[in-house]
Amino acid sequence: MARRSQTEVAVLGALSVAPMTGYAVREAIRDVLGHFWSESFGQIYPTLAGLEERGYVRRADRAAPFELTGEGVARLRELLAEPPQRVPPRNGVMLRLFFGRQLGPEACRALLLEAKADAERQLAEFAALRAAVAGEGGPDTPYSLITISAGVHTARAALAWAEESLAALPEATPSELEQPGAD
Amino acid sequence: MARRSQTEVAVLGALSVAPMTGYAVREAIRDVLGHFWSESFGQIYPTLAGLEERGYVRRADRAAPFELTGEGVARLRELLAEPPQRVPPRNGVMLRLFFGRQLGPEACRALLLEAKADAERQLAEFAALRAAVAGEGGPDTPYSLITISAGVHTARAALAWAEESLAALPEATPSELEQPGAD
DNA sequence: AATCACATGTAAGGTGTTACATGATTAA
DNA sequence: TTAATCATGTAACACCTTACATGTGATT
Repeated sequence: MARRSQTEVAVLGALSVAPMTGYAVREAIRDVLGHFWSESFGQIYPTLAGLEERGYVRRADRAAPFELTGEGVARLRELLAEPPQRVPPRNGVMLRLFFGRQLGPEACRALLLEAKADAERQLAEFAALRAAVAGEGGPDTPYSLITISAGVHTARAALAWAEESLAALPEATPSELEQPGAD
Repeated sequence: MARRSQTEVAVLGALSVAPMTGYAVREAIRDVLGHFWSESFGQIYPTLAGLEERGYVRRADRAAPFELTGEGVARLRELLAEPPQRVPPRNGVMLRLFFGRQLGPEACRALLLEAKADAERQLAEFAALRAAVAGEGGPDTPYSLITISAGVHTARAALAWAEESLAALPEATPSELEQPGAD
């Protein structure tokens, strides 16, 4: 039966900032929530239709932007108040490193270098994002900054981990280097 | 068409450590890989069946433990060498904090306290795990330690972030505190 | 004898991803 | 007028989760 979908939360949340088209909801989720949330775009219109049917969303006529109703705001608050669903972890990089003996030290090294580059890229993105958001200064700003800060902390941790692990890797490899594909 | 499943990697990887029953594979994934990987247990037996059919896995008779064939080892290495699939992020806590203005400062505070407690719990678990793994000293140990280290770094980052954000939260709340449910 | 853990599965049904289909509007 | 972007969807299908079904072996 699978976990309950949280697509509604993301869609209602996006519309709580401002009325917008489905297309704009999709872009907001990609560009604004993108660092910690993602949606299948194929789900957005069906979700909007369902929300409209239940009276949480209505369409204003011109250019048909979707708009939250009063019930929609209440519904959003209700959903936000539910305990967050923990998504089961599924980290492909860790899965590979864990079986690093099978994968080989060189490939592990490459994975760690890529993780490091990823973390650095993210840090730069978050710095730019933080500057942009802090400049706005709206009522949602403090909350945006909290999520950006989480990204910064996580990326810094990933960077430190990757560097530390790269330094630790060679110690384990001298014996294996001789027999890369050997059984 | 959805991303390619990596269930095979986890199952083949588990069997690469030692032949074992499907039941044991399931426990290994839960208890050993659990910090960074998870599987639907309903997938494990069908996956094993598929692997057996393609000759990557065979059954030894007694107590029917599943065992990797030579092709199975090769297949595992092949899969490990593929670029890791990034799972789209879906962080329910961040989603709630981002819309914290709708959720209210008190609930945000509760989320952060819970995140902090989670991080502390994880740090304790990782410390115990690290001690246990380091004691073994097998050929897979250095790779296990790398993944555990990632967990430690991440948990420490989460802890620091939660504490920092808890301290930052009150500054944003004095005006909202007067009108908790008001529209 | 009953209970619990081990062991191997199956079934139902929601969820999510990707790719495609279709039209309106704007820009070069 | 061709192309690109905006805009609203639909369809196919793989994936995943949960719950159930069934039997064995050991322990109390």
